[in-house]
Amino acid sequence: MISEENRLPLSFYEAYDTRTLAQKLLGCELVHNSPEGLTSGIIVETEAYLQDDPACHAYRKRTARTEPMYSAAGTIYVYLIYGMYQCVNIVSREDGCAEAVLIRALQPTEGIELMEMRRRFSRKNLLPGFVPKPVALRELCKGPGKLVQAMGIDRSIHNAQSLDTSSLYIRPQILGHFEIEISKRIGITQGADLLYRYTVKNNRFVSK
DNA sequence: TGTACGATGACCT
DNA sequence: GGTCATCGTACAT
Repeated sequence: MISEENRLPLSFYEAYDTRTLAQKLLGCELVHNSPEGLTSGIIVETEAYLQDDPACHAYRKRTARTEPMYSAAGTIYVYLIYGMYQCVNIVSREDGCAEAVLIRALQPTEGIELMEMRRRFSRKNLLPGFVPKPVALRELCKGPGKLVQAMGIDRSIHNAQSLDTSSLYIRPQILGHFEIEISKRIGITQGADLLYRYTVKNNRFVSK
Protein backbone atom coordinates (compact mmCIF):
# COMPACT_ATOMS: atom_id res chain seq x y z
CA MET A 1 0.00 0.00 0.00
CA ILE A 2 1.32 3.41 -0.98
CA SER A 3 0.67 6.01 1.67
CA GLU A 4 -0.35 9.46 0.45
CA GLU A 5 1.03 12.58 2.03
CA ASN A 6 -2.40 14.03 2.95
CA ARG A 7 -0.78 16.77 5.04
CA LEU A 8 -3.00 18.78 7.41
CA PRO A 9 -3.13 22.49 6.43
CA LEU A 10 -1.96 25.25 8.77
CA SER A 11 -5.59 26.31 9.20
CA PHE A 12 -6.02 23.20 11.39
CA TYR A 13 -3.48 24.44 13.95
CA GLU A 14 -4.86 27.98 13.82
CA ALA A 15 -8.43 26.85 14.45
CA TYR A 16 -8.24 25.89 18.12
CA ASP A 17 -6.97 27.12 21.47
CA THR A 18 -4.00 25.11 22.76
CA ARG A 19 -5.88 22.69 25.02
CA THR A 20 -8.44 21.95 22.32
CA LEU A 21 -5.69 21.44 19.76
CA ALA A 22 -3.96 18.99 22.11
CA GLN A 23 -7.16 16.90 22.04
CA LYS A 24 -7.79 17.34 18.31
CA LEU A 25 -4.28 15.99 17.62
CA LEU A 26 -5.13 12.67 19.29
CA GLY A 27 -5.81 10.09 16.58
CA CYS A 28 -3.94 12.12 13.96
CA GLU A 29 -0.82 10.64 12.40
CA LEU A 30 2.65 12.15 12.84
CA VAL A 31 4.77 11.43 9.74
CA HIS A 32 8.48 11.87 9.01
CA ASN A 33 9.48 11.39 5.40
CA SER A 34 13.23 11.13 6.01
CA PRO A 35 16.08 10.19 3.64
CA GLU A 36 16.24 6.75 5.31
CA GLY A 37 12.54 6.10 4.81
CA LEU A 38 9.09 7.09 5.97
CA THR A 39 7.96 6.50 9.52
CA SER A 40 4.65 7.37 11.12
CA GLY A 41 2.53 6.83 14.19
CA ILE A 42 -0.88 7.76 15.56
CA ILE A 43 -0.69 10.42 18.27
CA VAL A 44 -2.12 8.87 21.45
CA GLU A 45 -0.79 11.20 24.18
CA THR A 46 -0.34 14.98 24.28
CA GLU A 47 0.21 17.74 26.83
CA ALA A 48 -0.72 21.43 26.57
CA TYR A 49 1.68 24.19 27.64
CA LEU A 50 0.13 27.63 28.01
CA GLN A 51 1.56 31.10 28.37
CA ASP A 52 0.37 31.59 31.98
CA ASP A 53 1.56 28.10 32.95
CA PRO A 54 4.75 27.83 35.06
CA ALA A 55 5.76 24.59 33.30
CA CYS A 56 5.82 26.34 29.93
CA HIS A 57 9.28 27.19 28.59
CA ALA A 58 7.99 30.64 27.63
CA TYR A 59 6.46 31.35 31.05
CA ARG A 60 9.23 33.69 32.13
CA LYS A 61 11.47 35.16 29.52
CA ARG A 62 11.78 35.11 25.75
CA THR A 63 15.10 33.41 24.93
CA ALA A 64 16.88 32.06 21.87
CA ARG A 65 15.81 28.50 22.74
CA THR A 66 12.10 29.29 23.04
CA GLU A 67 11.96 31.59 20.02
CA PRO A 68 10.08 29.05 17.82
CA MET A 69 7.26 28.96 20.40
CA TYR A 70 6.45 32.58 19.53
CA SER A 71 6.01 31.72 15.85
CA ALA A 72 2.77 30.97 14.02
CA ALA A 73 0.56 27.95 14.70
CA GLY A 74 1.94 24.85 13.02
CA THR A 75 5.58 25.63 13.79
CA ILE A 76 7.70 22.74 15.10
CA TYR A 77 9.51 23.30 18.43
CA VAL A 78 12.16 20.70 19.32
CA TYR A 79 14.10 21.12 22.55
CA LEU A 80 16.89 19.26 24.27
CA ILE A 81 16.15 17.70 27.64
CA TYR A 82 18.61 16.18 30.12
CA GLY A 83 21.30 17.19 27.68
CA MET A 84 20.72 13.92 25.83
CA TYR A 85 17.11 13.59 24.69
CA GLN A 86 14.83 15.75 22.58
CA CYS A 87 11.09 16.47 22.75
CA VAL A 88 8.86 17.61 19.88
CA ASN A 89 6.08 20.19 20.21
CA ILE A 90 3.47 21.69 17.88
CA VAL A 91 3.24 25.45 18.33
CA SER A 92 -0.33 26.73 18.65
CA ARG A 93 -2.08 30.10 18.44
CA GLU A 94 -1.05 33.25 16.70
CA ASP A 95 2.35 34.82 16.16
CA GLY A 96 3.68 36.30 19.40
CA CYS A 97 1.69 33.96 21.67
CA ALA A 98 3.99 31.23 22.98
CA GLU A 99 1.90 28.12 23.54
CA ALA A 100 2.46 24.56 22.33
CA VAL A 101 1.39 20.93 22.45
CA LEU A 102 3.99 18.35 23.51
CA ILE A 103 3.68 15.01 21.68
CA ARG A 104 4.29 12.29 24.29
CA ALA A 105 3.47 8.96 22.63
CA LEU A 106 2.65 7.36 19.28
CA GLN A 107 1.09 4.11 18.15
CA PRO A 108 3.52 3.10 15.38
CA THR A 109 1.99 2.63 11.93
CA GLU A 110 4.53 2.82 9.07
CA GLY A 111 8.29 2.18 8.97
CA ILE A 112 8.29 0.11 12.14
CA GLU A 113 11.54 -1.66 11.22
CA LEU A 114 13.31 1.67 10.70
CA MET A 115 11.96 2.97 14.00
CA GLU A 116 13.18 -0.15 15.76
CA MET A 117 16.67 0.24 14.29
CA ARG A 118 16.86 3.91 15.27
CA ARG A 119 15.82 3.13 18.83
CA ARG A 120 18.11 0.15 19.13
CA PHE A 121 21.20 1.95 17.89
CA SER A 122 20.66 5.41 19.34
CA ARG A 123 21.35 4.08 22.80
CA LYS A 124 24.68 4.27 24.55
CA ASN A 125 25.99 1.70 22.12
CA LEU A 126 29.49 3.10 21.63
CA LEU A 127 30.78 1.50 24.80
CA PRO A 128 32.95 -1.53 24.11
CA GLY A 129 31.05 -4.73 24.66
CA PHE A 130 27.63 -3.12 24.53
CA VAL A 131 25.24 -5.27 22.51
CA PRO A 132 22.06 -3.38 21.51
CA LYS A 133 18.95 -5.43 22.18
CA PRO A 134 15.79 -5.42 20.05
CA VAL A 135 13.18 -2.88 21.15
CA ALA A 136 9.59 -4.12 21.59
CA LEU A 137 6.87 -2.50 19.46
CA ARG A 138 5.13 -1.22 22.56
CA GLU A 139 8.32 0.56 23.68
CA LEU A 140 9.19 2.24 20.37
CA CYS A 141 7.32 5.54 20.83
CA LYS A 142 6.19 5.26 24.46
CA GLY A 143 7.50 8.59 25.76
CA PRO A 144 8.48 11.98 24.30
CA GLY A 145 12.21 11.24 24.00
CA LYS A 146 11.60 7.75 22.63
CA LEU A 147 9.27 8.85 19.84
CA VAL A 148 11.70 11.55 18.74
CA GLN A 149 14.45 8.90 18.45
CA ALA A 150 12.21 6.42 16.65
CA MET A 151 10.95 9.02 14.17
CA GLY A 152 14.43 10.40 13.47
CA ILE A 153 13.37 13.90 14.53
CA ASP A 154 16.34 16.20 15.09
CA ARG A 155 16.49 19.64 16.62
CA SER A 156 19.13 20.79 14.10
CA ILE A 157 16.81 19.85 11.22
CA HIS A 158 13.22 20.35 12.37
CA ASN A 159 13.25 23.01 15.08
CA ALA A 160 11.43 26.18 13.94
CA GLN A 161 10.30 24.57 10.66
CA SER A 162 6.64 24.71 9.61
CA LEU A 163 4.53 21.55 9.50
CA ASP A 164 3.34 22.90 6.15
CA THR A 165 6.74 22.50 4.46
CA SER A 166 8.89 20.24 6.69
CA SER A 167 9.77 16.58 6.10
CA LEU A 168 7.86 16.20 9.38
CA TYR A 169 4.10 16.69 9.12
CA ILE A 170 0.72 15.51 10.40
CA ARG A 171 -2.09 13.63 8.65
CA PRO A 172 -5.77 13.92 9.67
CA GLN A 173 -7.49 11.79 12.28
CA ILE A 174 -7.44 8.09 11.35
CA LEU A 175 -8.14 6.38 14.67
CA GLY A 176 -11.57 4.82 15.10
CA HIS A 177 -13.91 5.86 17.89
CA PHE A 178 -12.06 6.55 21.13
CA GLU A 179 -12.49 8.33 24.44
CA ILE A 180 -10.13 11.05 25.63
CA GLU A 181 -8.80 10.78 29.17
CA ILE A 182 -7.66 13.97 30.93
CA SER A 183 -5.00 13.90 33.63
CA LYS A 184 -2.04 15.66 35.24
CA ARG A 185 1.09 16.14 33.16
CA ILE A 186 4.00 13.76 33.61
CA GLY A 187 7.31 14.46 35.31
CA ILE A 188 6.96 18.14 36.19
CA THR A 189 6.88 19.98 39.50
CA GLN A 190 5.84 23.42 38.24
CA GLY A 191 2.10 23.52 37.51
CA ALA A 192 1.92 19.87 38.49
CA ASP A 193 -1.79 19.91 39.35
CA LEU A 194 -3.02 21.30 36.03
CA LEU A 195 -5.05 18.78 34.01
CA TYR A 196 -3.41 19.46 30.66
CA ARG A 197 -2.57 15.89 29.63
CA TYR A 198 -4.73 14.09 27.09
CA THR A 199 -4.57 10.39 26.26
CA VAL A 200 -6.49 7.90 24.14
CA LYS A 201 -8.28 5.84 26.76
CA ASN A 202 -7.17 2.19 27.02
CA ASN A 203 -4.51 2.59 24.32
CA ARG A 204 -1.48 0.47 25.19
CA PHE A 205 0.98 2.83 23.51
CA VAL A 206 0.34 5.62 26.04
CA SER A 207 3.47 6.21 28.14
CA LYS A 208 1.91 5.57 31.53
C1' DT B 1 29.69 30.28 40.20
C1' DG B 2 25.88 27.61 41.74
C1' DT B 3 21.47 25.41 41.39
C1' DA B 4 16.78 23.86 39.68
C1' DC B 5 14.70 21.41 36.13
C1' DG B 6 13.50 17.01 33.75
C1' DA B 7 13.32 11.57 30.17
C1' DT B 8 15.51 7.52 29.74
C1' DG B 9 18.20 3.28 30.35
C1' DA B 10 20.93 0.32 33.37
C1' DC B 11 20.75 -2.18 37.10
C1' DC B 12 18.66 -4.18 40.93
C1' DT B 13 14.94 -6.41 43.68
C1' DG C 1 8.60 -2.19 41.03
C1' DG C 2 12.55 1.40 42.71
C1' DT C 3 17.16 3.87 42.54
C1' DC C 4 20.70 5.96 40.19
C1' DA C 5 23.45 8.48 36.52
C1' DT C 6 23.41 11.47 32.76
C1' DC C 7 23.88 17.47 31.17
C1' DG C 8 22.09 21.67 28.42
C1' DT C 9 19.41 25.60 29.66
C1' DA C 10 17.83 29.43 32.41
C1' DC C 11 18.42 32.25 36.00
C1' DA C 12 19.87 33.78 40.76
C1' DT C 13 23.86 34.97 43.21
